Amino acid sequence: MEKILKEWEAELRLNGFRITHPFRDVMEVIISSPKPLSPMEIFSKVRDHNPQIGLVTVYRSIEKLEQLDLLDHIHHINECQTVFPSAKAHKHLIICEKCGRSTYLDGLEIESEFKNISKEAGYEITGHWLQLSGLCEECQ
Amino acid sequence: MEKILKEWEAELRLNGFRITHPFRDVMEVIISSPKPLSPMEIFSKVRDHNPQIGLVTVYRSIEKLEQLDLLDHIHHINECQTVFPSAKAHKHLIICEKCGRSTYLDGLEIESEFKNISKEAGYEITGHWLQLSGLCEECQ
DNA sequence: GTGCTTGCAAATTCTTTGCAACTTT
DNA sequence: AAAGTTGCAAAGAATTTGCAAGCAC
Repeated sequence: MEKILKEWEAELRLNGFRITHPFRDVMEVIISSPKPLSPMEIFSKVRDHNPQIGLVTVYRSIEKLEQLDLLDHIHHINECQTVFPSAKAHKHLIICEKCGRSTYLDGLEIESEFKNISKEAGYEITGHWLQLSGLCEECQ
Repeated sequence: MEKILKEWEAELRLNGFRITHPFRDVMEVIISSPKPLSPMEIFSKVRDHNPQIGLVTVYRSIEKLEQLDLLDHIHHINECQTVFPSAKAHKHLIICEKCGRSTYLDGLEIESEFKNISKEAGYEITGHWLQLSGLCEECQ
């Protein structure tokens, strides 16, 4: 978590953003969460040890991190505003449907199959979006 | 489109819902659209030939159709409130990233590969969610 | 010191709810 | 006639914007 935080801060500084205390608090909460969080969830976690934080700051922090592709928006049934540190390479997310714990998986190679099927439908594929759901070790 | 409309109406009646004019207008707009629509888009299309429709009716119509699984919620970058007639079987959607035209694809068999990869991460897979994006024939 | 960032308050936007009048069955 | 449905208006949520004060560089 310290490692990712350092990376994020470096990237932010490179792009002219400033690292303030409230902003760092938001980043720490996001990075140390095992599951995607909504703006309100982030707000409430940050407030636990920084009571004067404003919800607006959470929204604006998310906005900056998204601009630099450091965050992914995670879509789930009835929940499409949660964020999670982004996958660097081409990975896919698996979410525990009970507790929300999430991880990026590596090694799924499915592109070639997509291409064939899509051609039949007349589409030229440019990207895909795959998310798995299941039960994590603890919840099984 | 007439065929789907008839199916929907039958299913609705079976479940005690009533088919009113405004409700049918909403269904027709959804069914005849080549791309997923947001509540506001549906509202504005219906209003073109039925100026007294209320936006609330659109929301409530969507709610009923969703209850019967006749509609899918389609998630897209920056847009997760659009709806599209649902796939009957186990299909996956492809969305044109330029014009939004969407189609369900058949024949993607990828479950087995998911299972292996996920086991390595300690997850037991219960479902997945896959969406392709690309360019439709016209937009290529 | 300069200029980005914060938090408040207010404004917007999106969605839901209460209710009397109206339709469908 | 009974019961679900509509559209209005108002309430609630969620997100964005304006701005003076504060902080990072």
